Amino acid sequence: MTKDHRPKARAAKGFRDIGPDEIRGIRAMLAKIQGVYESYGFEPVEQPFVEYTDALGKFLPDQDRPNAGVFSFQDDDDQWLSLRYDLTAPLARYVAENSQKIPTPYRSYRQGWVFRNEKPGPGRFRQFMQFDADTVGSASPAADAEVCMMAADTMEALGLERGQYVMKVNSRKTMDAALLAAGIDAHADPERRLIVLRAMDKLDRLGLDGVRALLGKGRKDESGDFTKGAELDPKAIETIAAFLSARSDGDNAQTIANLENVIRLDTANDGLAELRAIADLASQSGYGQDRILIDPSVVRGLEYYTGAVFECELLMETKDEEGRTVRFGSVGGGGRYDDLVARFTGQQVPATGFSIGVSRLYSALKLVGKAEESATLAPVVVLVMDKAAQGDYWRMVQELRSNGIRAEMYVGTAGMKAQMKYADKRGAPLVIIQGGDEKAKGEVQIKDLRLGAELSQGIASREEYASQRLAQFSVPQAEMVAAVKKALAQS
RNA sequence: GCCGCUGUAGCUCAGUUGGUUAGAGCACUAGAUUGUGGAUCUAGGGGUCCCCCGUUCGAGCCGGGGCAGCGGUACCA
Repeated sequence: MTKDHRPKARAAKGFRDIGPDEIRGIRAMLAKIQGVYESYGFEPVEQPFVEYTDALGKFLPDQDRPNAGVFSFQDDDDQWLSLRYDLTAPLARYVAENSQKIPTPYRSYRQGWVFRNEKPGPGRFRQFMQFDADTVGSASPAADAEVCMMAADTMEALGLERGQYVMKVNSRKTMDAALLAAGIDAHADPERRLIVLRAMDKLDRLGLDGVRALLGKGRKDESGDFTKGAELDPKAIETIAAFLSARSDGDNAQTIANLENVIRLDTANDGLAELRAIADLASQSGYGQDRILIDPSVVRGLEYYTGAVFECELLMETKDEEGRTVRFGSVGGGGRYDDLVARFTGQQVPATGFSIGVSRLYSALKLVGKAEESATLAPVVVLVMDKAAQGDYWRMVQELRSNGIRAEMYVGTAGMKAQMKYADKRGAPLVIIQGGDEKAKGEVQIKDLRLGAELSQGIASREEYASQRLAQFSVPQAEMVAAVKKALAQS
């Protein structure tokens, strides 16, 4: 291949490779989450990455932009297929397709990669992993409460402490009631509803005044970009602001009373009653407001939620690139989606669920030192000094392995010096050396690379460096395993 | 989509008012060592200066257009 045509070696934009430390850490984390979900009686299910496009939602690709948001493509039969963008829509399809076999309420969990065809940002990728748990077939607030309690338990199983996380709960129904109190009919004016919900969603980032601007005329951000507002009148804006400010941190019942005061409509009681039921179930089960908190500012992604919505927020503080103190923020969310299954069957099947953003949660655990990283020690490397004697080296690694020691024989073709470099780069704690001399004496040399690196710090001259064989010693071959174990235990 | 910043070696970057053969550090390879990584020294390999057009005797540098990357913002089922 000529130089001109060499492809550039790079991962596709928004995609990334994951190395051994993170893989091991994430595996350990996933196992703990799974342990909690299993203990609650949830059942695993695994689904394909690809679904028929129409099964995923209203995203039939249009001719101009067939890939807006989702990755879509056509197969040999001209069927439109898409990569799943979350785990909820495929679950709804699964339940609709298997409704005869599945017991209801059906409680399931699954973990997997999802794909979004949108611009990646810092910490945001086009492929990422979610870990979901859902209860399908129960309209009871008990199902919502259970999901919230399970999420709270999961955070603690992962090592987070009380006060480092909180499960926030709100309801789409109370939000719509607040909109009605502000003079917006959610059904009659869905577009304005979306604008208002989007504005409410930005409370965290912009503060109450920023949200007020977005509810009114609009807002210009630092980059000079102008976001058009919802054009509400001042009274309506204050109604929404009062709704957002209704949270009482110490007392969910007080929050709900405040909301009732803002909404002041008899018809709003559905949402409030559900919130009250969730709050009561949580507190009766021993989950205080420090774990499950009614918070009217939770909005969540907009489309399919129909009732309760949840967000799991981490409260630990961290520094961003500019040194400002920020809270870690959301690591998961969910809510009630009573209409998703009905898209397939025509029959309403109430459902609720919660989704964890795996990578984000993992970063958070790393931040507070609760991630299990590098728990696996690199292997002991047996050098190949004499290619004719490979059988000897092979038996040595087998002996080490059968004694529970991670070990490998060098399988390249390079000389000893390069093999040492390999072992070093590999992070090997020890190398085993047996050349002709040692073999004649029935011995092996064991070299401790980490100790050697430490000792070499003080060496300044070439003579001193070359004259020493730092941190290595000989033992009879029969004692190799015992000596290796001892050396590994020391470091 | 919109706004801003940046494109020079594998990586991080320097490069004067436009002037010969484009540099450094790190990384890599080899030697100093019969069989030794990590300290030190020496040598070496590695370049479409993002692309195209223009200005000029002459462009990494100036002008125009494009592309890519990063950051912010919007959207995010």
